[in-house]
Amino acid sequence: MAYQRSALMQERLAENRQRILASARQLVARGGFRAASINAVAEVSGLSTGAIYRYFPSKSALFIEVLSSAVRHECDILLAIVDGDGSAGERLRAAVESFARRALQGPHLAYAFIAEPADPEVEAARILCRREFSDVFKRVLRQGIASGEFPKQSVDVSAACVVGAFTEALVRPTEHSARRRQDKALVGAIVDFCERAVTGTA
Amino acid sequence: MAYQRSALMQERLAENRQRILASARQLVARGGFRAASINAVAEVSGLSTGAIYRYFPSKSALFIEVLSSAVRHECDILLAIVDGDGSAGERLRAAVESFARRALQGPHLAYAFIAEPADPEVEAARILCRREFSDVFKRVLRQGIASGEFPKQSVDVSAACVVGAFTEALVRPTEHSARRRQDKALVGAIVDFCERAVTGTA
Amino acid sequence: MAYQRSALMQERLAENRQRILASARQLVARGGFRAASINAVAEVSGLSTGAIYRYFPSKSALFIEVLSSAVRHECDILLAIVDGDGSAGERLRAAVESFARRALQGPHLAYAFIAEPADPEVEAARILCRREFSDVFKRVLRQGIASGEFPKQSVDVSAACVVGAFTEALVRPTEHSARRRQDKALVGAIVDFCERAVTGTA
Amino acid sequence: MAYQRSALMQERLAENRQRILASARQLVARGGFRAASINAVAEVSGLSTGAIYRYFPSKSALFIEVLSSAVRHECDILLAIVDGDGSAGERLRAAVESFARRALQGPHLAYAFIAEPADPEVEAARILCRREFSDVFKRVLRQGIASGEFPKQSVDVSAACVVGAFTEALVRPTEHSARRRQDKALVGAIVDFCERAVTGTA
DNA sequence: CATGAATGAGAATTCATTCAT
DNA sequence: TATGAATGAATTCTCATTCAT
Repeated sequence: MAYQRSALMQERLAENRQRILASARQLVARGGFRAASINAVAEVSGLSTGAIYRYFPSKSALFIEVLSSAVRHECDILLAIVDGDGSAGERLRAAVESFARRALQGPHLAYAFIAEPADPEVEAARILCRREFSDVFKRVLRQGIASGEFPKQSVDVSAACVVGAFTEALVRPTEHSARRRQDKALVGAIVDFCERAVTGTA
Repeated sequence: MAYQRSALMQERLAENRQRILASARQLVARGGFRAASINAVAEVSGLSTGAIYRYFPSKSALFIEVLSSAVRHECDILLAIVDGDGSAGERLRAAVESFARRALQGPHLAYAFIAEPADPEVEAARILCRREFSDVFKRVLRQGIASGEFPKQSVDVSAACVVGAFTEALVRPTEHSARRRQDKALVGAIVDFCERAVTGTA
Repeated sequence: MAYQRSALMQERLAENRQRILASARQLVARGGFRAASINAVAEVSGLSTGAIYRYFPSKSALFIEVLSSAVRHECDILLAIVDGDGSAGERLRAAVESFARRALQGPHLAYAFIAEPADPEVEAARILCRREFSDVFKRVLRQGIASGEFPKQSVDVSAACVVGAFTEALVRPTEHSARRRQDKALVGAIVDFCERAVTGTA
Repeated sequence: MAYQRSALMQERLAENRQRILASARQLVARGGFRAASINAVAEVSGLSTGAIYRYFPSKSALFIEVLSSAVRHECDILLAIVDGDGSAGERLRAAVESFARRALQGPHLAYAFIAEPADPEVEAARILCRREFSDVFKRVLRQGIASGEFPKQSVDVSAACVVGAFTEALVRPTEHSARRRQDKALVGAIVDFCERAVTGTA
């Protein structure tokens, strides 16, 4: 009986933890870090402020995890594409397109990835996250250069540039109007840009 | 006499205004938006907190102007390059290089340009600023496409991508070590990336 | 069987109660009242926070008992000395010396005895504890005065003064350096002081 | 005109600072450190919470000043007595009596002097304060020993003991009943105790 | 009975903005 | 007009106590 209770409890604990993370992510996505106070996170997640501190030792720690888990999830998807089939150019295009499509659905989270944070601790985490992102692109860049498909270039710089390019192009004033058409064209243009930048061919 | 005093006054008012803007810019560049409280701005500019509110109706308004005036200054420099002599590709390279060199000397201001602001009002301004930046690059892109030097592409998207690419590549953990050599290589790699991206040639 | 289980139960209950008291005492001795939160007590005693409230109705009640049991233990030792053999002066010296030696080994508990408590309830208990302490010394004072060994004096006041004198002299910034020598001299000086104070002879 | 305004302002600032200190002292005296929250200090002193932080950088800093200013004031009075006329014994008696009389009028402040503080910073200050107190008594002890009026003894220890003795004797459950008579007797007994302790004569 | 997750009031501290002088 | 002291709401974090399991 004690065991079962424990199992149920653990499930609920894990659920609460996820709910807190989801609430924090949601708040950041909607209103930026400013809108994501501990009180707001508590309210959205249906817990008390004190409960948040049972799951995370500080506000910084919570948002570091929000950031890094979002990035990890994104990176996993991109890695599967980048390590998949096709030429280096095809895989690069697919990865950029995949990222861009998702970013357009939750546009404000892209902000958070490049936002100046309130706290030096979060700042450090943010830089690591950006690096993780560009690491994914370094893989395909290296492969493309090795196979002669891409011209010689600084892998580090090009990877950062690629990340910066589509990030910037995706950041827009939050217009909640219908924009499917434009979105498709936007994604296409971004993908083209990145391919040209990396391959050096139109 | 009343007229002269008024003239002197106006001069001093304009001077104060500039001093406030410069102080705010300096504080943001050194410590980010967090370090730029109204009190800090007042202290650095040698005025009182109350005086700040004579010149700017709110903190948001002040930082909106800090942002836009910094961007305007940068844009003026870039415009001179972009509207100067040489092929479209040469001018694009020169503009990117010029921006990158300056950014590497005061690296933290680059953060501010892409920083998540405290206030929705500033947020809106920030997006306009980014647009102003990319407007400069749109000019040279249009010219290059018109002359057949660049392949057909979305001018809007490519301009944003170029801005994002070098911005991201320039943002690094503030390493205060000697890095002249690396800086030169970094700028070169960025410029190459952007040229390839836009011209489609290695 | 029900009886036996009950007996075993009662034993375990008593054991838990003692463990809680010991844990609380330990925490106060090491880090003061600040460090002695209910959660910390629960952790050290190997019980849950809720369990603490099975044995003590409130935090105040727990620490009141910590205080009074520590004092009772100390008083028992002192009483054995005070009611032992020798002249009143010898017994007073022995009691003071005994207390001082023990206090120097666990110096922080002396703080707790004179510490300002978090709670008026504990405050009241603390005063009673001090009174209990001085009651021990009143015994030997009365005896010494009756036998003519000590001059006439207010037994109440002198007892309190004696307690205060050695308490104060024993409270020092926690220097963890070797100090055996100094300790011996310190104890000697304290004992001398108290003897002079009570006997009126050098 | 600017000068006069400044003068008035400075006066008011100094007044506020004193009011804050007085409010904090009052709150500690009445209800201990626990009752002296920043909000309470603000309310009693008729200022806002934020205003407190214009005068003191932190709660700790405020209470360190409360403590040390109270001690300094007390020490000044005692020093005047100790460095005055009369034999060493007479001056010691006078100093103890003077302290005791005042302490009996604001009995809880004596607690604060020996209270375990919330903050390590305040703790450090408290220890220094106690030392300052006993330093005053060291003076008269040294003089008395040098002149042969007092027997040889550890000046450090005896001074601490004297402070501890009267401090302890003065600490009582806060009985707000009339007690003038008892007070007089109490002070007398304390003074006698200390004299005997130091002189070794009844 | 035991557990320990949850509560929520309360603490210290910050800072954009106002307004008496 | 300039000053800068004062405001007070908001923020992060703590911890004694409760209660569903």
